[in-house]
Amino acid sequence: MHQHIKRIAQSEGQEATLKGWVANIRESKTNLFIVLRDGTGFVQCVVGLDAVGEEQFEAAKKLTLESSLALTGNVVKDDRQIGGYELQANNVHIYQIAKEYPIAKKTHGEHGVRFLADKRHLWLRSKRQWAIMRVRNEIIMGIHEFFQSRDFIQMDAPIFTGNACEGTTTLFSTDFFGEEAFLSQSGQLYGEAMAMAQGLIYTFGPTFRAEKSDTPRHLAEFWMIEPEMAFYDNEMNMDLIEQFMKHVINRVIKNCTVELEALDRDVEKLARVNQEFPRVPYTEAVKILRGEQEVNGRNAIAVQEEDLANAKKGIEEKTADIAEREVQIKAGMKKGARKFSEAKIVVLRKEIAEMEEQVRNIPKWIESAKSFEDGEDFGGSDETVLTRVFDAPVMVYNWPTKIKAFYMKEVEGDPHHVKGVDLLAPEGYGEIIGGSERETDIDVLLKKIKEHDLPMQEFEWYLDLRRFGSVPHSGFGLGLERIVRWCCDLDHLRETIPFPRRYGRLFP
RNA sequence: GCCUCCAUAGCUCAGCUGGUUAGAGCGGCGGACUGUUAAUCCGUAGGUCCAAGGUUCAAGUCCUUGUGGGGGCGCCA
Repeated sequence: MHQHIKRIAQSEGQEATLKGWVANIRESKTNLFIVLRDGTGFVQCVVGLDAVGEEQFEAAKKLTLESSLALTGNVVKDDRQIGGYELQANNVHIYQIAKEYPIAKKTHGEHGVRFLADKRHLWLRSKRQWAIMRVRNEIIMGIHEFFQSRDFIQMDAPIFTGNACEGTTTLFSTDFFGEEAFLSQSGQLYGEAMAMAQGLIYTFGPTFRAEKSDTPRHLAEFWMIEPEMAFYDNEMNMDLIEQFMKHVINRVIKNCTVELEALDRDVEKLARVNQEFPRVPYTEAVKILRGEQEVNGRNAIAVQEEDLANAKKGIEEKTADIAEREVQIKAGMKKGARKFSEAKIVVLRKEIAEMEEQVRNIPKWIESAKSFEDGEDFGGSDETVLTRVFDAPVMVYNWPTKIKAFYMKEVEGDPHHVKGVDLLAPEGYGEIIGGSERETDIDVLLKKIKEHDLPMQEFEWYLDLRRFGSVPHSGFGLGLERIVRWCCDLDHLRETIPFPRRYGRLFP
């Protein structure tokens, strides 16, 4: 039985066999240094000429990046190494010498995005992607742990649905034994039925949206978790959302230290989930967004103007830095210093490009925020502008009736607002949860279904839930990938799922 | 659908106001080096500068169109 790198400490001072792939390799006359990865972690292995003999040493010199092999040797503690251990090999078994590996060790830039997406099956091996997938797994475990420990039952909602309740433009159509069927875009209505049977339930399954949305926040296929709770009002719903987020994020912070470090994630910012989540009514959020109301002395518009000024200043400073370095390089430098300076210039140029994007975009965001009209839905940039004045995730509740779904319960005495709630993540990540207290009055539901121009007969079964023991109930839906993106501090959802399916991307 | 930035070696990128044989790092190959951590050093191969047209004595560089991509919106329980 071979040892997993993650558990290598158990073999300290003993002989162990590791099996994996070459993540990096360096060579000197009498030693080969192989950074081995096996999926559970990374460790440096030393293959010495004297230890393995000339034949194996010569064979090992042929190893290329991503070649597969088994190494046997002594596990030695060495604080200089990643993970604190090193394997000193006395036997090398090579499974395969890999062909020239297409993905560079260096990070890829803007033009590499397409290249890496095409090579997703290999890209998954890189340390960054490895870390993201492990955080994703931890989040999934945290979600199940949270609900299961609170007596929730996991239910599987159907993927094929016969009714096009939300209009066919956003649904993928497929053939179901000769009948037109659609791929599910939500399991909520089925979840409500199950909640009337089991009390507390949650769904965890794939969801499909046929929107042609080419943004960092949208996928055509993603995983959604939808709890539904009988006898919960929207206050209890918000309490649950807050406890839930705290539980999941704290579990990631606790169990994914290596992964978060590999991602260069600022864990302190993530740990702000332990603060109380501000709860802001929609009408107040509108005032904050427009800059008419401050939060803790922070003005949303002013924050954006500061960002803009900082970006402009940063571009000037970095441009001057580059110019100075170029003069020095031309004047002549030692080789090591020159290489360092050249590498630094590449980084500076990339940072300038990002800041130039900001300078182009922020004025548009400010304009959108200032001219926001009460009653509209927040756009992507509005969410960013709004959340920047808060440290913790924010819950915005009591939304305009006309922009929300038919099943949300009206606020008592205020038919223009419904008891919906959106959780907006900090650091500009925007909406990750949408939920509500559900309408219980069958007459109100009938009226709303007509107003939304939905096919009444398709909702007959759903209306039965209000005919037979209707109770107050609430629930919410969260996009798994959006939480992964936030936890890992990623620019785009395309990195949050092993094989993303989105507008313009079906392969590999 | 709209706005904006971009396309140079297998990969990441330089290439200034147009000017002679288009450069670097990584990766590949060959060699050097007693322990490296993006190792280092020496050598070497590797290019239809996205495509088509235009301006010019001269185009990787300027203009037009197209194609592809990045970013921001829109669409989006």
